[in-house]
Amino acid sequence: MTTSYAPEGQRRTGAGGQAPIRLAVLDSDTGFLQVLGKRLENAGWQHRVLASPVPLDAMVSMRLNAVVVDLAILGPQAWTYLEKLCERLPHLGVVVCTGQSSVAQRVRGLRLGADDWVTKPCHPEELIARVEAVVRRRKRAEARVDDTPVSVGEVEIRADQFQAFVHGVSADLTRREFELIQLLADAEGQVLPREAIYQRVWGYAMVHGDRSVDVFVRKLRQKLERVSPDWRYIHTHFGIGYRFAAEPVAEEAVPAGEPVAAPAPVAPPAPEPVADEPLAVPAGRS
Amino acid sequence: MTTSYAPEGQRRTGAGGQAPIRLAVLDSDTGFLQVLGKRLENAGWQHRVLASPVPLDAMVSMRLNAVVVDLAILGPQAWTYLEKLCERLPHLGVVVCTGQSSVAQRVRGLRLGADDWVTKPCHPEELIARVEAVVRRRKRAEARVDDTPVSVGEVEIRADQFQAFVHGVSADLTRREFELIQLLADAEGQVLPREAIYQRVWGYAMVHGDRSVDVFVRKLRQKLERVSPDWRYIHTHFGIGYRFAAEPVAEEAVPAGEPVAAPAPVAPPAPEPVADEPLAVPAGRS
DNA sequence: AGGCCATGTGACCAGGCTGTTACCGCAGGC
DNA sequence: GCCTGCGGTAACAGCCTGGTCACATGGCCT
Repeated sequence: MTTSYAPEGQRRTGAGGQAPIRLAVLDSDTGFLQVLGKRLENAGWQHRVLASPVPLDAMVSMRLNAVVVDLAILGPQAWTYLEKLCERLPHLGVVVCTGQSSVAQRVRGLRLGADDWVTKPCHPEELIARVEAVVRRRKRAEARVDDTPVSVGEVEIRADQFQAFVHGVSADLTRREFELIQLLADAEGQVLPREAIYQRVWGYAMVHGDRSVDVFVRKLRQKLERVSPDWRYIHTHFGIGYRFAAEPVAEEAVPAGEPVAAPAPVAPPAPEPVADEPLAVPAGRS
Repeated sequence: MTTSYAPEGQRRTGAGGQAPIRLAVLDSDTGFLQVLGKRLENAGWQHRVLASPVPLDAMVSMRLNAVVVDLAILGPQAWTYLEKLCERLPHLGVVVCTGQSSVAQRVRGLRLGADDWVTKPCHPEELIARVEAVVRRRKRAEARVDDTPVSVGEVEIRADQFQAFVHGVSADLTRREFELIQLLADAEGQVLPREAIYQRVWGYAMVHGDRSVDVFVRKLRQKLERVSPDWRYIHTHFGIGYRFAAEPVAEEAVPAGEPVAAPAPVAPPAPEPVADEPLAVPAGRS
């Protein structure tokens, strides 16, 4: 039983990448599986091959987007299994991919809840396109709350609000500013070149000399500092671009500590307004 | 051009009564059409035959569930037309039913947004089953008609009445206005982009520059203010769209006699009745 | 040390976005 | 056929945002 699931890591939706499709293939035709598997790899889909019918409960726990099934491996229970599957997992895209069949059989399969029926032999690319079509349709209709808030330091980025918050207080970002922070926060810890930032936020290539990114970084820093004065989030990398990471404001007076990222968002000490000489205390200047 | 449309009655919500599928067939193969038409009659579907490509706007106004299209009659614009169609009417089920084709063509069609691709000659029953599968997919996700009244602030939205009320007083919303407030209230607290609102209330993609959403928001605001003057419900998010949330009017300059509650912004799910005379509808300007 | 270039910062203005009103076509009811 | 009310478009006004400019600051290289 081969598996190629990636950890359910930080995968959000929006400006960057679509979450990959999670697909299960119920089939035992090794040649077919091999060719198909290769294409699925290329497409970046997470897929799993199952050589025999799997209990429905197991299917549920796989959290699939779609399944490709050859009725042949289901044995005499094929129709029943198909029906239960569609009934139990209404969100699942079901594509039957099986050998020769009659019109009546195909109609029956579709009526039971299958979304598509492909006759073998078939071209893997077409099969993939059909699965894609099924999933696309399903997602479009769903289009629901797939917005999981992302938190970095004190800042919480809520895609459903198009806004960033600190302790529930809005940072009052404009649309562009939000797109920028979203991009940066999604790549937390990575240094993003200016050109890449521009490309993904503005949508087209940056012309040499354009300072828009810098200006918006400044606006963002300003607004973030207003709501979260004891942390620095956007760090400049000279000649390259910017990196997003929550780092407490610390002057060089704390030599024992860790210079970089404090993963545990420890509540910083009370913001002590600095008089004139920033030496010992984290400055909470404004 | 044969037509068998029934009046656009209020057939939605109907407990039990399944609305018939509205289908358009773009084809000119008379034999095929005849056989298919007969089966569609039997199935009780509303269908219309179009022998040549129809402007997209016309398609929009037909309020279809699905369309069966033979690429052959679209001429050289076939791919473009298909793409635009899928783009403009994302909820429309699109089944290509055409003659011999290559894998590459089928993949292209599916990638452009088609939901299924059937090769002629085909059995009409299978075609119908496939259209059904496509439409089923769409409706399943959409079929979330909960008639449970939703309350936000002073406003109660009753799906079974297609109306919103405040202290039992109707806001006198029109159908569109109701659909808008229902959508907004269902997503209470979330910021909904204009495009998404248009998509879900009007049923097709918004063209750039369309101000319908704005105008209807204004009409809604006006009617809501008439029946619930001390609350603001629809909040604009510049460059994005709107958010529905009950927030008390923060009056500060006119302390005549109504000390409005603290400016505490959020009053999320607390249907706190406001202290003033219900029943008496303030005379609004007309 | 000095110069050059990259970046930070504040101000500013045109264009775009939204609120608002008026108007028109159409469909349904009488 | 007339009338009313609804949906949708156009037009205008005002405000906000985005992006540029000019200048200040600071790092890197010779």
